Amino acid sequence: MTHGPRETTPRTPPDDRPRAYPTGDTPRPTSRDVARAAGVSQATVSLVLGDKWRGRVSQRTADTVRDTARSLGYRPNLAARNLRLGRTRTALLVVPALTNEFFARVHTGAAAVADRHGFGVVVYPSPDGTGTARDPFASAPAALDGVIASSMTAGALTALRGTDLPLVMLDSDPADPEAAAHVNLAIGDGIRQIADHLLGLGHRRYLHLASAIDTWTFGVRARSLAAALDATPGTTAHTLRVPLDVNAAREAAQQALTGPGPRPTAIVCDGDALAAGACKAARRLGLRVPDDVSITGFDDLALATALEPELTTVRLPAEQVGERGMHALLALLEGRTPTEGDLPVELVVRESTGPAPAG
Amino acid sequence: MTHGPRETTPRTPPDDRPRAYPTGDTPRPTSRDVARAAGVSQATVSLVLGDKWRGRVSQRTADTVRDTARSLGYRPNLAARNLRLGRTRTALLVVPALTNEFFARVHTGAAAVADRHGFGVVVYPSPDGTGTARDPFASAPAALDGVIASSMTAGALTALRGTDLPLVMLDSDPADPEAAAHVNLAIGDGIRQIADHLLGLGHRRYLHLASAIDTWTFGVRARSLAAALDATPGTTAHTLRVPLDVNAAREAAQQALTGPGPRPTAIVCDGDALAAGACKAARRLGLRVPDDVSITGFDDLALATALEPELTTVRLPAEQVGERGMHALLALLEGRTPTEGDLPVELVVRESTGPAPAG
DNA sequence: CCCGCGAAGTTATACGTAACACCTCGGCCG
DNA sequence: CGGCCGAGGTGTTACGTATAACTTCGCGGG
Repeated sequence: MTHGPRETTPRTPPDDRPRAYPTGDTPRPTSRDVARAAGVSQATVSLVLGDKWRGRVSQRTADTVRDTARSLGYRPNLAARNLRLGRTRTALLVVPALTNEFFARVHTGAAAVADRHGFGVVVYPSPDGTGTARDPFASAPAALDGVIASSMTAGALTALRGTDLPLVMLDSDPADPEAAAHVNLAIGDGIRQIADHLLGLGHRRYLHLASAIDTWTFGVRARSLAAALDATPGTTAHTLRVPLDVNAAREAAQQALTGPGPRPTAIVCDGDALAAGACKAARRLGLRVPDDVSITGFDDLALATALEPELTTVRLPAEQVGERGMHALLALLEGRTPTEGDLPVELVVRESTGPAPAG
Repeated sequence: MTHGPRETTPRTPPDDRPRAYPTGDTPRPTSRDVARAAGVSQATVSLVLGDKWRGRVSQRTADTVRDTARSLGYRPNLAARNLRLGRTRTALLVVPALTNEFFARVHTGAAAVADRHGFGVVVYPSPDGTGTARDPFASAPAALDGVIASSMTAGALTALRGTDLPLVMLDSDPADPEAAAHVNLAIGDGIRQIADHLLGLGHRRYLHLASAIDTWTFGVRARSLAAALDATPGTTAHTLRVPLDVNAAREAAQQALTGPGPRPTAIVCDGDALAAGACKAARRLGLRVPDDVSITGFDDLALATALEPELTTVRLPAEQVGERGMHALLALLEGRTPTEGDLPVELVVRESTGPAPAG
C-alpha cells in the first residue's frame, strides 16, 4: 500500500542532541518519528493529525497514524507550529490587578472563551495608577496574537503600537481610536438606577465616594450621578475622591459624616469595597445602616453579600465582559466585525438602603 | 569595513507572502531585514541583539545593528526563538480559580518573579472539586517549560505526566512523588496558634467550619485542630463540612448555634469567607461577636478587615507562595535544587475573638 | 619570510511543523 | 488503446532564529 520510505541518509549523523534544559531525558517524539514508526511520510502525519486528510489519505492509514502517535505519546511542538502558521493562539490580557475580584472574573470569562477556541490567555498586570510603567512586550512573556486591555499606561500603549497586534479595550472610552474594538458596560445607566432608587426613597443630601483613579469609567460615574441628581431640585451632592481601599473610604466617610453642616443621608460609592468602608465609618459613629444613612456599592462582588447589612449595589456582568472581549478579539483575528453595544447592568436592592430619615 | 552582502538570488521570488491573520498589513521585519539594512549578516544581528557579541563584533557594528533594529521597529519572533532554543520561557499556573483572592495573590507573586526573569505565566483554572476534568494540555494554550500547580485533577496529572515537564506543587502533600518540588505553608502551625489563642481566652466548646473539599491542606487543618484541642482536657469540638461559600457557612453555623445541647463559644473557620458566614449567622440570631461567640478566619484576605468586627485570622503569605513556586521552577529548569522549608504564617488578632462568656 | 593568532565577521544548518506541488498507479471512458 | 482522472500518497520548502564552524585579514614574533 505505502511505497515505503527509501533509505535516505539522515542529515544528523549521531542522534545525541543536547537539550537546552535538563527537563527530562526522553527527547520528545516528533511528527517525523511518528511517520517513521507508522511507515508513512511526515507530510501524511501532519495531514492526519491536522484533520485535513479527508479524501487525501485512506481511512486505514489515518487510523494507523493516529494509533502510532498515541502509542508514542506524540505531542506537537507548539513553537514549531506557531512559527509555521504565523500565529500563536495566545492573547494577552492586561488588567490592573487580578486581586481585584472584578478583573479576576473578567479573566475567568475571557479564559473560558479562549479555551473553547483553543486559545491561551496570558495575564499582565498593568500598573494603572501607580505609575510604575513597565512594558509588557519588552519582557516578552509570550508570542501573542492580540491584546485585551482594560487599563493601559501610555508607555504600554506605544509599545503595543509597534506590534500591529489587534487591541480590544474593556470598559474604556469608546472614542479611543487606539482600539480596534471596545467592550463596554452601561455604567451610566447603573448610576442612574441608583440615583432613581435613592431619590425615590426621599434622599436629598448625597455623598459620592469616588475613585481617585482618573479613568474613563469613573469619569462616567461622576458625570452620570451629577446629571441624575441635578434633574431633581433640592438635592445636594458632595464628592470625595479616595483610593479604592476599605480604610481610605472609611476615613473619608467618617470625616464627611462628622463634618460641619447637615449630614448626608445617602452615600453613593464607586465600588463595593468603598461601600464597606462607608459602612464601617457609619457603624463606628453609632449610625445605623440603612436607618440613619443609606449606602450603595458598585460591582456586586462577593463582598456585597458578605457584609451586614448586605449591600444594595449594581451588578456588573464581569465574566461577560471577558467573554465578549475575547469574542471580539477572535472576530478581529478572523476579519469579522465584533458585536457592538453596551452590556446591561442591574441594580440589586438589598439591605443597605432605606427611606431617608425624617428631618 | 564590512564585506557587503554579495548579491545572492533570493529564494522567494515575489515577496508577497499572505498572512494567516489579517493582523495588519506590515509584514514584521525579521532579523534578516535588519541585517540587510545594516549591511551585515543575519548572524551578526542575532549575536548583537542576543548580547553575545563581546569580542566577536566591533563596537561600531554593534551600535549600527542596534540602531537599525530600533529604527525598523524590529521585534524578534518569539515562536522562532522558542523553536530554536527548545524552550519557551513560559510557565503554566494551575489554580482552582483566580476569583479566590488567595490564588489571585499567588498568581501576582509568581508573575512578578517570572517577569523579572523574562518568563511569562499562563493560568489555567483547575476544576478542583467540581469534577469537570479538562486537560490543560489538550487545549494546548501555549508551549510550556514547566508547571506550577496548587490543585490538580488526576486527569490533568496524567496528561502532564506524558510531557516530562517539571512540576512544582503548591500547598499540597509534600510526600507526593509526582512533583519535583513543593512549596508549603506552615498551616498546622497557624491552626495551633488559633487554638492556643482561643484556649487562652477560656473557650472549651468549639465548632469547626471546615471545607467540604477534600484536599491535603484542609486535612492538615482538621488534624492539627483536633490535636491541639485534644491536648487540653475538657474541650469539645464539632465539625461541619461546607462549601467555601458565605451563605453555605451561614446556614451551617445557624443550625449549629440553634441546635440542641450547649452552644459552642468559638467557631474556627477554614477560611475568611466561612467566617463571614458565621458572623452573619451569629448576628441574625442576636448573638454578639465576640461577646457571645468568638469567630476566627483563615487566609487574611481583604474581606477580613472589611467586615465588622474585623476578623481574627491567620495571615498566609500568598504572594510569597507564588514567588517561591516560580523560583523553585526556575531552579529546576536550571538544574539547581529549590529552597526547602515551609513558609511561616502568623496569627492576626483583631476584633472577632474575645474571652469565653461565663457559664 | 612565514606562521600563527586574534578580531570581526560570514556561511550554513537545524529546530518541528504545515502545506504546496508533484508523483504514481489503477480504472474508466471515448 | 491512449489519455485522463482521482485516490493516496511523497518530496520539498519555508517559517525566523541561534549558533557551531569556517573565513578573511592584519599584524607581531621567531
